Amino acid sequence: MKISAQEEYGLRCLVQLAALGEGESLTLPQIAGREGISAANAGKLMWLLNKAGFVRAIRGTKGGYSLARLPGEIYLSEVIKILDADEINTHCESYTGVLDLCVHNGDCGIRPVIVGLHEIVQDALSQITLAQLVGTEAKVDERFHRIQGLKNRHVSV
Amino acid sequence: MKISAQEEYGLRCLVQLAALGEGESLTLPQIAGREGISAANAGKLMWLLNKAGFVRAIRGTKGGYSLARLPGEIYLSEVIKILDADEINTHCESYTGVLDLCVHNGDCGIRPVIVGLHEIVQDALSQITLAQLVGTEAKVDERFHRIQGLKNRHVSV
DNA sequence: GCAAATCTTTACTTTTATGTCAAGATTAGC
DNA sequence: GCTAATCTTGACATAAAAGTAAAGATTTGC
Repeated sequence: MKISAQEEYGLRCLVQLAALGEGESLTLPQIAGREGISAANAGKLMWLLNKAGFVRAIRGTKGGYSLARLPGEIYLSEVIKILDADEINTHCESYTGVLDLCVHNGDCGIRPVIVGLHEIVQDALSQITLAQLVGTEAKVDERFHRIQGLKNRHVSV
Repeated sequence: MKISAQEEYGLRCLVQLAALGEGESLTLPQIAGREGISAANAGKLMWLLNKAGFVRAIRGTKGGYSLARLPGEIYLSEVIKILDADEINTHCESYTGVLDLCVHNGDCGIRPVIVGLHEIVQDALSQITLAQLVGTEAKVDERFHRIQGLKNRHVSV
């Protein structure tokens, strides 16, 4: 289970925009420079994020990208859903082996686990916004654990 | 965030072995047939799983594969760690863009989320054994939700 | 000890994901 | 309106993952 390059870099670019002040924006070369990727690659990612409505692009001199919504209102669950092309919904069609249809189609023993894991991850991501990813690693780490800590406190059945 | 082909098919092959009775085994063509993949592909996967100690292989006529441990004692967390080549430990080295080292090396705002997600997933997988994946989808689904349900019951902070 | 069945291993091919490029379109400022 | 800066788009190139093939090694049973 891994995070794709598109998810990784796409999210990082968004965090750069989330760190900007009101009215500021970044050009492709600026974003690329701050993330250590090529401007062409940043362009492709921003195109996707623009299409999905996360960012607002302005062309021409003085142009650039900025977030289309407040960083505190953009949840990672939404972002990842776009950047990983909603993978969970094509999972079973992707792993059909040499056949046209998965042999387990209709009654699959591992599907509940795949789907369940995805739900767990989406649930965790739905509690984090871009705004919470701005700052030092230590700070973000603390925020993340506080949020996750809430879920498993006082477990007794 | 997606599951690789190696994880998907590797796990499925293990579940086939977990469903066997005491002393039974399956050959590569049998495993391949039951999972709808080629025997060559099954061979590669079983080789990996054998190397990792999950299965026991016997060569020659009457040979085949069987689990090296009891299905109820093989946790998905261990299996996935092998099948995804322990991805989390190479994450930061994998996404360095056009540079030799990630620009965020040492202080990364999204790393806590990547690592945290991985922990959440591993935690969920560490509560499921191969034995629990044997059976109908409905049955497995029920087991999975019972296990996960336990974690979020009585949350109050 | 020979033959058939089976796993093992390495090299190769194919497919998919990633990343690059170049031409086009839009805007600001002169 | 012209120029420079910028985003947009589709085609292309590269790299990584997935899958295949073939030759080798081991075991059983006759």
